[in-house]
Amino acid sequence: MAQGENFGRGTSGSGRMVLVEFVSANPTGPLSVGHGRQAVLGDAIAKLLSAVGYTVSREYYYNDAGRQMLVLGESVRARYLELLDEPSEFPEDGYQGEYIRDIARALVEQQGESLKGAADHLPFTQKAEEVIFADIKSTLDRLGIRFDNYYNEHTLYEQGLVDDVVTNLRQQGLVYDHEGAVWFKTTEFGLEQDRVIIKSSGEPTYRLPDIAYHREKMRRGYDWMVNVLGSDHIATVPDVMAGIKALGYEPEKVTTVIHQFVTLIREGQQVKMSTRKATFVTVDELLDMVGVDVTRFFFLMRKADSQLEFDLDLATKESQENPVYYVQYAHARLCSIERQAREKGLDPDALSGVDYTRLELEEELALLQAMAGLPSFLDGAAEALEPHRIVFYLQDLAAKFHGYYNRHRIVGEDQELSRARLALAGALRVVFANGLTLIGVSTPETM
RNA sequence: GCGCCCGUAGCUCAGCUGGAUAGAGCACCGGCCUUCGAAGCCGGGUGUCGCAGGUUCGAAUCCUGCCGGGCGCACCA
Repeated sequence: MAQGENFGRGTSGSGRMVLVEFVSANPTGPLSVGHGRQAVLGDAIAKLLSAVGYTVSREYYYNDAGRQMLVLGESVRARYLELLDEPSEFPEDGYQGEYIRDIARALVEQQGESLKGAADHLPFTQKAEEVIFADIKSTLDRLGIRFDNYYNEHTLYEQGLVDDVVTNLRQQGLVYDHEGAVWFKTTEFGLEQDRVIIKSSGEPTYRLPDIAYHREKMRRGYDWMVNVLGSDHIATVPDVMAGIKALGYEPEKVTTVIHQFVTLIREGQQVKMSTRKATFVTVDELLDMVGVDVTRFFFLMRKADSQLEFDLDLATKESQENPVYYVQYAHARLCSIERQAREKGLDPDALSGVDYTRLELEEELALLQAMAGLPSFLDGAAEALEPHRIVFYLQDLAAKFHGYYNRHRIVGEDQELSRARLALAGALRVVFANGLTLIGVSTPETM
């Protein structure tokens, strides 16, 4: 207990440098529920690694050029022209969300009709990126997530690092030209087929800058790199790892955490999510409905490998029943006990002379044992990159405590016993506070 | 067709680097507020751990095959 907020913090990381890359959504639209899961998962992993002694950096990698952004810009342009009653052609695979209209409206207000004859999509794309990135960052902010670095793919091109990768690979004979495109011999690394890294149009595919980016991570000297990705990006991993290996670095230093999709249930129906369609639910909407604590807790209640079913009706309507309150209530209850003790003249923080041998009940020993196991428990969770274990640990500890509380008085007639139990309660309060903080959930003193 | 993930109680899921009678929440039924917070506690489960083989003293856990669901298999990211 004397360790206070430091209790439970392991040392297995021993100061090693680890980079956690997550979210990495390109600014084409607001964060959807799927991104939300990744954001919360990545952030919890970062917090967990930090808690066991790693020096952690969080990074958001994005690309604000390329085809996606072109389509985005053209989508805005079409809406802009619509607002001006000009003839327009909405891209076939354009972004249909209402936010595109909002951006177009803003452009009309700020620029009037001056962009009517714009030569290209750039002014539209730029405005869209500005607005959308601000939105994404505000959503992340609401979730309590901060990044240490936003890495723009542009940087790689500006510094010639992309070309350099091609040159390097070509010198090693790992690259060849075929049908106007440049191919990387991924089959040399045991993969099924070779992959195009530069299209016949001269543009690189995502693989090339991705490889260059990972080489930069390697060069920056991290001991460990964790990438959090959605299951739809799973196919990119082997190619990038092959690239890293080809360039002389150790792919073993990279661990990829793949999380499965979030299935949304609304009014008993499954909601299919698509960034381009207007049907997806945003993280902002989720936060409006259930709040940060419930959102974070819910996203961490399942291991990354499992698909996560998020029943919006249940989450909104029955939020009182949500397990997050069960754990928070344990914390609030412990705070309340300490308040009561102070009113009766007992100082919960005065630990000297406490006779711990008075804690002899089976339940008390079980609580002590559970708390004592926290450091090694966290080491295990960190090593496995599985923050959901913390959620289960807290629920379990809360159940133990609530049961104990209902059967036995903490502050009672016997002063010695009361002091010993208060010390136990204080330790529990600290463990709940630290655990909840670790998953980014608040620690209310009253509810 | 190939690769990865999942398949455990009515529902949503833990447990899976092998170990004793397989757990939680929700839902359902019945109890508990004159003493530290009832957002709580106590009691109530006949589960083919998807199926079939295999390894082992021992398998929900490891291996193989099959079935069912998800995600991939681009000169999109």
